[in-house]
Amino acid sequence: MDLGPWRSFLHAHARLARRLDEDLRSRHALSLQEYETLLHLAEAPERRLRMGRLADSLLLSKSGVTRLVDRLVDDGLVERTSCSSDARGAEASLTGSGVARLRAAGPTHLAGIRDHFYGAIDGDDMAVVERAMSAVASRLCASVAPCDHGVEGDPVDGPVQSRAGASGAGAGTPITESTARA
Amino acid sequence: MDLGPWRSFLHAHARLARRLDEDLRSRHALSLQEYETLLHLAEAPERRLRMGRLADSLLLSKSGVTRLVDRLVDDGLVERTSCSSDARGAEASLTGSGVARLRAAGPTHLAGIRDHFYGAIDGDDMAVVERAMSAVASRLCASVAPCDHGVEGDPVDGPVQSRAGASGAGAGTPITESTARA
DNA sequence: GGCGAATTGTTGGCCATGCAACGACTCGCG
DNA sequence: CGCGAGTCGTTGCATGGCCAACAATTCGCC
Repeated sequence: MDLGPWRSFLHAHARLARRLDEDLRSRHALSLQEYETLLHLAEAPERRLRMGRLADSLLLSKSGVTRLVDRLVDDGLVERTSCSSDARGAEASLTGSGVARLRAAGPTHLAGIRDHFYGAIDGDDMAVVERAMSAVASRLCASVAPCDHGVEGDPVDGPVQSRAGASGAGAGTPITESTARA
Repeated sequence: MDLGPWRSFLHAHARLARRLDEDLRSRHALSLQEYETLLHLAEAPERRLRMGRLADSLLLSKSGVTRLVDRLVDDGLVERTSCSSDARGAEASLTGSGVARLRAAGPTHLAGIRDHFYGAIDGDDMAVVERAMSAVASRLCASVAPCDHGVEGDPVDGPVQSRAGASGAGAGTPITESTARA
């Protein structure tokens, strides 16, 4: 068994994750995990999600999410509200500052991904990479648990830009994609 | 920018790393990081490495390595010796038990990689994946620091099997590769 | 030879995370 | 209705990592 592909996979991930995290931290005071959280919330309908759902999509434990949301609440980027339909549940919902922060950080993050991931991989290879990675992920999902969160084909796309300036953000530009075309 | 490939890459890594770590922990009382450490030591000449070198190759901070090695020393898998040529330096060297433990855990780990990584990716795609991942890693190396540890083409291959049973292991089978053919 | 700068590894303090135990709540069955 | 099983999120504790500060040592330059 030639471990070359495996080792480069590990290496690529380690360096990339570290780099993206650093950039986000130094320029926007957000960890990669925090950024991802804001992003998932932004993409959710009503910009709010149940804690458990968030844990699933972030691939994080429930307690991890509890504390992550704690931090975001302290920073004023997220609000914790109790769920109307289930009194056990809690929801995290993006605040206006959260939207603003995410929109500010987006270009940095996307630029990083573009430069270091898309920029390094030959365009013709991209489809193969996606196929391979999806296969790895879904095989593992299958072998462990139901796992239905979408690596691809997520139905949600967030009514984000419809009224993004709800409490602190500027005009109505979308949060995700589109920004980092520099 | 289509984030599909990027998201599946993240997802694949997260699930895979978690799975391999769990398997190693439950079956051999080793974290993935500890396993990697033993492996790097086993591949090094004399089965010993300077702390800093180890930190580089594990993509870990110096203090992280100090404590990781502490744990391995407590478990008797590694010995800490002072460096003969530089009195500032410390070296970690694999003990007999370390060799034995690594050899015991190898098949589990390799089987995991084979099942979940190689098994999921089409053989024809493997070369592309490797090319893509190497490109990502090396571009990041270039943009940040010299970074000369080999994603590919590492010259060391460890005189491991020559006298592997030095203090606690069985006969002379090699530690790396070859084992998990089940 | 000797002093200042650089390098090496360790330590203390902190942060992020997982697991197990828990309390609060919901649901279904009697 | 009322109770037991299941679900949801939080909390205590342990783990493992990083950064900054530090001590020990080496190296370069005078």
